[in-house]
Amino acid sequence: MTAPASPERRSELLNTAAEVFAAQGYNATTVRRIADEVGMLAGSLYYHFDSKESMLDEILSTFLTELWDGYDTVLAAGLGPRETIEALVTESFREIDRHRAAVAIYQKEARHLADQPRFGYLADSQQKFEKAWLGTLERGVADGVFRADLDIRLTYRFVRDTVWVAASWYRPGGLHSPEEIARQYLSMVLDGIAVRV
Amino acid sequence: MTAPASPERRSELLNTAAEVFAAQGYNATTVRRIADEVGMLAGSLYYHFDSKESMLDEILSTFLTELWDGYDTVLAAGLGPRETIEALVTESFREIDRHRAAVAIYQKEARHLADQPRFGYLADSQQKFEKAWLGTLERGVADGVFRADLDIRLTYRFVRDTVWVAASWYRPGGLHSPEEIARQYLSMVLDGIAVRV
Amino acid sequence: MTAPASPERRSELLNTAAEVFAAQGYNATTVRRIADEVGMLAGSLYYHFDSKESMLDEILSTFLTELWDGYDTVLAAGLGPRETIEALVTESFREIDRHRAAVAIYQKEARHLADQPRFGYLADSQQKFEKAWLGTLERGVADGVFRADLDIRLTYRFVRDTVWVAASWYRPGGLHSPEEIARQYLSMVLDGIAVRV
Amino acid sequence: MTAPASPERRSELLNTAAEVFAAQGYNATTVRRIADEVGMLAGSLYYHFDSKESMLDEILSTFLTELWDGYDTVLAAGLGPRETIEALVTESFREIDRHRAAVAIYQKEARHLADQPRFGYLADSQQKFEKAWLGTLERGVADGVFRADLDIRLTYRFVRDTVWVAASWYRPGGLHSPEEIARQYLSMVLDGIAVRV
DNA sequence: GATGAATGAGGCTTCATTCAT
DNA sequence: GATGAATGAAGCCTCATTCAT
Repeated sequence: MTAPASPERRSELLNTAAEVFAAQGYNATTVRRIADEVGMLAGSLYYHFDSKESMLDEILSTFLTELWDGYDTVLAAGLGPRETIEALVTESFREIDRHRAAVAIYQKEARHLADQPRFGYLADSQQKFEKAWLGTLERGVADGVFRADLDIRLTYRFVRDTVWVAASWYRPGGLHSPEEIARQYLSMVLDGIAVRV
Repeated sequence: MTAPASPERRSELLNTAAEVFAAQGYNATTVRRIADEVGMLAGSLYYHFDSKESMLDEILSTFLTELWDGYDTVLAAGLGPRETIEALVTESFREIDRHRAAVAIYQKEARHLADQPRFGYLADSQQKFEKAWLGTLERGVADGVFRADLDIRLTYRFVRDTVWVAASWYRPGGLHSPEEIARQYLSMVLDGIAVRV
Repeated sequence: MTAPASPERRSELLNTAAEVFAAQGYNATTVRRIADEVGMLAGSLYYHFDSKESMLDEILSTFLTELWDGYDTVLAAGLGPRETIEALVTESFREIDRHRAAVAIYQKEARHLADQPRFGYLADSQQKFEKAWLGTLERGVADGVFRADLDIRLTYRFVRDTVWVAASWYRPGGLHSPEEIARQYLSMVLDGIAVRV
Repeated sequence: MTAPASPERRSELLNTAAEVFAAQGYNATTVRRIADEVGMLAGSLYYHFDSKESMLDEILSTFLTELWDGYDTVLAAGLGPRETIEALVTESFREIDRHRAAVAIYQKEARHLADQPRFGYLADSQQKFEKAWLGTLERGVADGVFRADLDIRLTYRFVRDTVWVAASWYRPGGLHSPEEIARQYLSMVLDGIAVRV
């Protein structure tokens, strides 16, 4: 167990760690690299964290907690399927804006981490995630607002991936705000990129 | 120096290596793990390959060579923008079908590998790739077949990601053939998932 | 899991490790020190053993296995209490002769190791040990061959410790053979060091 | 340099330290563990002591000083050999009663500590110790009160070990007083555990 | 007297790689 | 073609110790 160091310092260190994990991959990142980046010695990190893995854990769980705060609010709002998708996509881009590094890490590492008991919550989250999106899409098909001629699981993956891969190129403070990017993505996903005839 | 081992054995070993790299990540994969999988000792792999890195290199370059064979044929065919996109997407899903592991590795590792001189061809390929797709999209906007109200670079990333992330869940021999998946993806990308009113 | 390296080499390495553990204490012994002693690099030990702890484990369990081989033979022989004690003491000094280092380690480390699940067999062995010795002593008191005016548990500890601490000064190949030492110890334990009046 | 802390606090801290050293071994004990036990942070101990080693030093030297106070009084009393042995044994059990932890530490660590200059007094003490006990035993053999048919050095080790290992199981405040334990031990050592025929 | 944060040395372990057989 | 044994560099982590506050 680690001492209850000042929360600001912890965040600072975690942000740096997340940035490096996202850039180089968790395994390829050395503890020393993180320490260099924050200007301390590798061993000193262990005053603040139990292990490299616990940093990763805290980065991912913090992100997921915030994500689900947002998602749950959306899902509880009683919107129609199309509006729900729109709200979820917008919320997702906001999370990418705020937790870009965490999202990137999540995408690279989630699959193999989920096997470890410590990261079991990743698998749980993935299930909840699928339920929320897939359910909304199914409701939309039933309501006649989404196309019924497409394989629904394929559609699910399409929409899901479409949004989250954006974390791999998104840079906060770029040309477009998260909301603007969400608007364009939604327009593409919902209406396609082809001109209507 | 690598001895003149039989090409079939090489392929076999590389396939195994690719599978493990894809599942666990390149850095997290030990040479011993690959050796276990093929039923030999770690040291014995060095009869066939110079290094772990050279296995990765061969996996990625083989894949890219084949990919560009297919792409170049498409690009040389003189098709219209929409037909070109359709052909590229279909070709891409065929490559995913044939080189699933390589594609997954590519997506996880390309970014940080591209910095190393040995993997400079990854950056080259990425540029060629962007030129081909972005050019086709621009031609399509000019021709009035693709929407002009969207940020073209955003569209490019959208289409690109939409196709390649599929490698993360695609399993050869599944329900849908690559061509069928391509058809559905194209339908979504081009026309959207919303019902037209 | 470690490769099934040649048993001779293993024994050689374990003997050296035991010697150093006995001399400096397990915790105070560095893996490098052991490696130096056998003329290899620290990391190379891991080709033969999983960990420093697994060396300790193998040293102790090998010793205990042999010890109980001998003890069980004695206990199954159906001797009277006094003869049983004599045989156990003699057997013990033979074990000290053969496994001096292991015995010394056992005495220094057993108490706190027994808490760890991996070394649970130490606690088991201690119980069997107590049962064998204490039982024999009790039988002897009942039979009237051992004094009844002494606290029996105190007697047990007296005899037990008296024998095993010898490992701390015993050097194989010294003046006295194990059997000769056993004879003298037995004479002291049974008849005392005072001249009879 | 150590500040002039209150002597009571020092003792308190040293007692705790001794207890932990005895239970886990000196090397395996972390300064932090001791600090936890006394309810402060690891760094804070350095207000009271120069180093971990100086705690050990103070524990052992305090114990040895007291031990020799008692021993010297006994040795100066001009008793006969048998009475001297009886008095030394009794005094030893009193020391075990008062300094159980220190005695346990002494037994586990003395051998390898004695090499370091700082702990040279351990070797000195051991020599004085041997001289006192061995001398008394030799006097007893010469006087005809101790058996002459035993190897005298073996007898010395036998008596010495027999007493001091008791520290490994002795718990102050147990069933028997130190004096009672001494009486029983003496009875066994002097007269043996066998019934006389 | 004590805390919080850090240092720096060193420990255990992993792993790509080599090479004699 | 493959094995067994080893190297050497590097990685994660621990811990005694220091010091400004």
